[in-house]
Amino acid sequence: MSPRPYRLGRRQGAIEKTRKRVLRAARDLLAVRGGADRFSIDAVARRAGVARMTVYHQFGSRRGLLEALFDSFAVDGGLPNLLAGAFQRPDPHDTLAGVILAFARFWEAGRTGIRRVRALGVLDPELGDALDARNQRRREVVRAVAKRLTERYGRPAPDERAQVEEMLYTLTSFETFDTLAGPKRGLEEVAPAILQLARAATGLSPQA
Amino acid sequence: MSPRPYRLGRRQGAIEKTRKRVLRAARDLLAVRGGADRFSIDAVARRAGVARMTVYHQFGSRRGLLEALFDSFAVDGGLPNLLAGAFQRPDPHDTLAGVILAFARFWEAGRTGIRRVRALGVLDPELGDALDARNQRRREVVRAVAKRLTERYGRPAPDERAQVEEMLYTLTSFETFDTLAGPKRGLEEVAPAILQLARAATGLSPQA
DNA sequence: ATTTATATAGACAGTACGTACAATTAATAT
DNA sequence: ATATTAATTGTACGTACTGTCTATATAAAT
Repeated sequence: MSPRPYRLGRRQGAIEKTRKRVLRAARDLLAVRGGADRFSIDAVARRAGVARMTVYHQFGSRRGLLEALFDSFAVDGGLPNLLAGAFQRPDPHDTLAGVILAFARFWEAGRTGIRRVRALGVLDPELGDALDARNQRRREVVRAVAKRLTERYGRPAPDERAQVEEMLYTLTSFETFDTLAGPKRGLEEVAPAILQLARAATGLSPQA
Repeated sequence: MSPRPYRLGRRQGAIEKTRKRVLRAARDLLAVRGGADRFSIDAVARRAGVARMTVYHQFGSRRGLLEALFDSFAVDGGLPNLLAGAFQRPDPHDTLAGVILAFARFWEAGRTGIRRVRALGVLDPELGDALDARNQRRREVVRAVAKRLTERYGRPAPDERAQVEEMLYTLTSFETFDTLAGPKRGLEEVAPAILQLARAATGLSPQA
């Protein structure tokens, strides 16, 4: 009756491989124009060379697949390293610039896919909640930046830090990046623009 | 063989009435949480008390219905009047403030619905194109504002006007408003913030 | 050799879109 | 008054997708 213990061992590697193949297929499918329409479990599975049931087996549902896809953007973007580097800078303004650049890199790398997954999140509230939860990490990053900035340059307004945090949260969002970039501009133009907006909006500058 | 002439006459009123009932139902359906999922032609028709075929008859397709819905937001928002008022102000900065406020009112009035229709536009490229075409009006408005601003306060940089236009186009977008507003803030807080960002980003101020 | 878990294949119910065709109804033209 | 036109409706069909269920094959772990 009691199940015999079973560790996946070598099988783990094979599982990871199929998961990655599926995620890659999902990513490619979502990247082409009109791909979001054709984004069915069936299409993803076919493109990955895998049975439809395997996708359900690995990701549970369409939603689960999309969540995993979103996470894969984060992993591939190397976001944690970039952020860690930014927080090693002693000057809060350098940290701010580094954080903005890090997120900009992240957004740009997966731009089309992220835009579509987020659109799906707008339509499916449960997926939206799942994506929002992932945004909490960004919230915490931004909170830390706001803390550094206001400790160094802030005036004794009680809620200043919260306001700075809120503004930075907005400015580092995917939507801000995506909108600013539009159809033509890239990272090199957008990141400085966001930084400029952040400095202007927070009103905290070295010479203040 | 040649068809007898036929004017709709009194029937036009009845047609408008059904169209409005359908659009109203579509709007209501899209407004509730998770409504975008249940947004089927069938559901809209049922809620409007109309046959499914009538919706197809009047709007052609799901896409046509969504385009008409988006347009109905614009009509109900009274956007043209607000914009006309803004352009009557002699000072370009008052015009800028008025335009930003006008769009903010517009976005806020239909916020949830607009967000979802736009999300659908991200997924369906043809709907997206149709919505982008409607954004062209905003582009022209913003271009006129940029013209006034740079003529009055601009420096002799050749592409300054285009840059100002681009930035204002971004800042007056729905995405900017929606992101800045987040789950808590409303018009009264967001419009001034956008104005502040616009002034900071364009670098054009009365005392410059 | 046996057990376990992954991968696969096929079938099913439920839902939706878009189209086709016919029938009904009410206003318009003659 | 009669014929015509267009809106509205009802029904049915083909296609496609989701999610679930069941059974089987395969390969690794015990």
